[in-house]
Amino acid sequence: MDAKNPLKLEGQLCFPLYACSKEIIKLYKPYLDELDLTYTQYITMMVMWEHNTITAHELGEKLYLDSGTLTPMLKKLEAKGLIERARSKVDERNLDVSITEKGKNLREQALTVPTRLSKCIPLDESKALLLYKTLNELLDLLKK
Amino acid sequence: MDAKNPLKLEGQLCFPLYACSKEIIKLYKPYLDELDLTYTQYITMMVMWEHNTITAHELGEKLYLDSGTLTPMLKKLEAKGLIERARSKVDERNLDVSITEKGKNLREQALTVPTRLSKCIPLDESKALLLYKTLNELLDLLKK
DNA sequence: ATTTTTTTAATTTTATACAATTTAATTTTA
DNA sequence: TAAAATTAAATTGTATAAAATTAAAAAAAT
Repeated sequence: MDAKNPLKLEGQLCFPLYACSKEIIKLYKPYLDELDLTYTQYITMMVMWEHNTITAHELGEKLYLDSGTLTPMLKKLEAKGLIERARSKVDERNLDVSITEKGKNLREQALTVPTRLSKCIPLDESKALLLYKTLNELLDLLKK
Repeated sequence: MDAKNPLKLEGQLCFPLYACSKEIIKLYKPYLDELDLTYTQYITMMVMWEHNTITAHELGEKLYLDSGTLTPMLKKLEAKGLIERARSKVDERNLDVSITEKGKNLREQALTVPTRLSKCIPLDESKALLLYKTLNELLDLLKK
C-alpha cells in the first residue's frame, strides 16, 4: 500500500480497523454500563434476543469467538440471571444456551442503544452505510 | 440502521468492525510468529522503526493504548532486547523508549509481512483503498 | 460390536485491554 | 515560595481473546 515505507503504521489496513474497533467499543461503555453489560456480553445478548435458544458452538460462529472466551463469559451472563446453560439432551457434547425472562426484559432497555450510539459516530449516513457493507463483505470472504 | 430490528447483530456498524479486526489479526499470526512478535508488539515496533526514540505517552497516542497495556508489553519487548526503557532526563515523569540495534535489525525480516498479508485479504485494490481511507477518516474524527 | 476418528466444551496459559487508583514529578496558582 | 492542580507511568482488578490441551460424547470405519 505504501511503496516507500511498507512498515508505516498508517499505511496498513489492519491498524485503523483495530483502532476504530476499540475506540467505538469505548463509546458504547456509558450506554452498556446502564445495562450492566460489557460489549462482548452485549453482542451475545443481541444473538440471544434473536434466537432464544442456541448452542454455544453456533454462538461462537456468529460472534467469531471460541470456547476459551465463551465459557467464562456465558457463566457470567448466567450468574446475572440473563441466560441459562444446559447440556443438550439430543447431543450431550453441545451446550444449549437459552435466554431467561430477565434476559428478555433487558431488551426493552437495550433498544435505545443503537440509535444513541450512532449519534456518537461522526460519519455521514452514506459513508457509514458503505463502510458497513464493505466490512460485512470482507467478513464474509474471510470466513472462507 | 435497521428500523425493524435495531438490535440485530449484523445491523450495527461496530460488530463487523470488531470481527474483521480480530480475524485479520489472526491472519498475521503465522507471519508474526516468524518474528516472535504478537500483533500489539508488531505495531509497537512499527512505530519504533519510524522514530527510534519516543516517549511512552506519545506511543500510547499513536497506538490508542494506555499505560495499563503499554507498561507490561514494553517490558516484554525490552526483555527480548528489541527496545530500551529509561526515564527522560528532561522530565522524569516521562519514559523514553528507544530501539536497540537488535530491534533495528528485525526490520529487515518484517519488511515482507505487509505484502504477504495483503495477499490474504480477499478485497480488490480499489475497495481496500476506500475502506482504508474511510477508516482513517473515522479514526481521525473519533480523536476529537 | 469394537476401535478409531471427529466433534464440542472446558481448561490452561499467555497476552492484551481498559477503568480506576496510586505515586512521583512538574507546573500553575494563590 | 508554598500549596494546589496537573501530568505521566505504574499498579490493581476485571474482562476479554486466542492457542493448545484435555475429556467426554458421538459418529464413522473396519
